[in-house]
Amino acid sequence: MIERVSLPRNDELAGQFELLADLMEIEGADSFRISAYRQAAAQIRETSVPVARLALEGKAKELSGIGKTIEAKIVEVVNDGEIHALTKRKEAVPAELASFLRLPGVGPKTVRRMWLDLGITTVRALQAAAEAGALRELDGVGAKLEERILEALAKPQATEGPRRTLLGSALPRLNETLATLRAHPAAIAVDAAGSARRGRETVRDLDVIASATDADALIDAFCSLPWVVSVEAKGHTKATVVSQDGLKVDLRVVPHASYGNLLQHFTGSKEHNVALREAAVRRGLSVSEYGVTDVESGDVHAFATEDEVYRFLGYSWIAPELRENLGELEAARAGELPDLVVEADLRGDLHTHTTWSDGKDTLEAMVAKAMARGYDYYAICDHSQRLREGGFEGQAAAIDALDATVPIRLLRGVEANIRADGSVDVPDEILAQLDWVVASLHHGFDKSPTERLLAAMENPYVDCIGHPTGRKIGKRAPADVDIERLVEKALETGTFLEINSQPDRLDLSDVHARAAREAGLKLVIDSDGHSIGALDYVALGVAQARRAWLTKGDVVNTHTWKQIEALRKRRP
DNA sequence: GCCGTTTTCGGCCCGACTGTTTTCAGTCG
Repeated sequence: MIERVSLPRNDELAGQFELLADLMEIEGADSFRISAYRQAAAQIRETSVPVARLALEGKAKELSGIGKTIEAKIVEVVNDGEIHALTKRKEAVPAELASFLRLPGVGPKTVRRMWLDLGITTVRALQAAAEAGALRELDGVGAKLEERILEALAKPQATEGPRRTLLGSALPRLNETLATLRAHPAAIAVDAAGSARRGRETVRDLDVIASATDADALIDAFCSLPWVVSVEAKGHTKATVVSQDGLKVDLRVVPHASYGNLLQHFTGSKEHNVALREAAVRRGLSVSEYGVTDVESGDVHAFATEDEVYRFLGYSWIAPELRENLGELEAARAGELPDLVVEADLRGDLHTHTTWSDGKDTLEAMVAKAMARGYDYYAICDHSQRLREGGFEGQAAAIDALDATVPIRLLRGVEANIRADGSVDVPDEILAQLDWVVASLHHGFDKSPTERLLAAMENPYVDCIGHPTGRKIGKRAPADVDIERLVEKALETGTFLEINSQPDRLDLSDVHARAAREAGLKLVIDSDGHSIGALDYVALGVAQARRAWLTKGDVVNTHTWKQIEALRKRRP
């Protein structure tokens, strides 16, 4: 056996189980085993500590969806690099077939026929067959699906899975759609659902639900919204459309009496709903988007609000951000759900920029916006190396002058770089004169990021670590930071960690933030705003904090500035 | 494969829409 120097990361483990599930599904294996592997993969992705290490300690079994067999398979990855069953399966089923599943309208049964009836095993061969009109010869495939496949293959990365859009990019379209549909005469109620309502950092599509006096009229109006470029599906209760930028939007309409059931169903997540329904089935109840049916008597209980749905099933209402089947159902049954932080709890922003460095708006404009948001305090943290003429002294004078004229407390801050040796690039004499110090990694993400962050936290003036993993969603993977050690050191030194609210950062992530909270660490929710509009991004950070089960008390900047001064590390 | 507020064995969520069909399988969420 080969000893691996480093443990496989959770996304690598999850990817292997997902590929194994895909190949088994194409092979036609037992569907419950397949979903067990998918369930395990999802659990591994949602776990903040290395599951490989848990498996070595025999503790991975404690995670829901992971039993003795899957734990043993994880150990196989540690020892040999790959799940043995996956290695074997790849010999039987060409692995490239799994990518066919990403094509629209193509599922395991169709892939199996492409493979066995036509001998297609590569994307290239699939494209050639489609172009030659050979696919339509298959059972269950017609000219229309063949055309759809060709169209999809013409796009780059067609077989690399659905493109996910940043929540921050998708929200404007969602809000615009809600406003238009709410104004329609046939509309009774219109709401967002799906992953956007749950506040996930990225969304694959947008979900809108409604009740209406005339469902067809509302669906017609939805399908003819100005930004709609194609209608993928349209019936009497639902429709799917695609926007210019390729974003799919679903609308679903039900009678108002079951509006609560629909909102609950369509908000998901799938995992949450499956667990909810399985628990209901054990008590003789069948849950669907139309109501809760008592199987024995046949009585259907429809509810106009979500709150009634959850209460009828024996739970307290569960905030959408928590609905991932990660313990929220058990907590709701026991009445032990946390009272989650809300945006209005924030009293200030502790990481912002101005035109003194790379910001787009002036100090005065940013502060005016901060006051409009109702903040009590506001920290200006321009980049240390990029301060324009006048440097720290010049900016300090400008901040102090403005501070004297406004009711809000202005804080002199900095976002310092963490160097290769873990030191920060601003001398202590200057840091000592500042009210608030953020330290961040900006380059060399692959050069001992954990050690550098730990060293920076030892600096007595560093109050908070900015965007701890340095990830850019969809562009740059998170640096290989050991979050457990980071949290441990943060608690030991009195340093805070940030939830950076930039739409493509959201760093710490929900999973990491939850682990930090469970360890007892308080987090700062910052905008890292470089323009006045960007100060509103904290809504995204708050959504991640809620997904991480954070209460008001868990968030540093829900406290007064005086309280924060008492909470943070002692200065020399 | 996993899992347990009647179960350690025998279950494992529910419904809509499309395309290719003459009553439904496959896909999707």
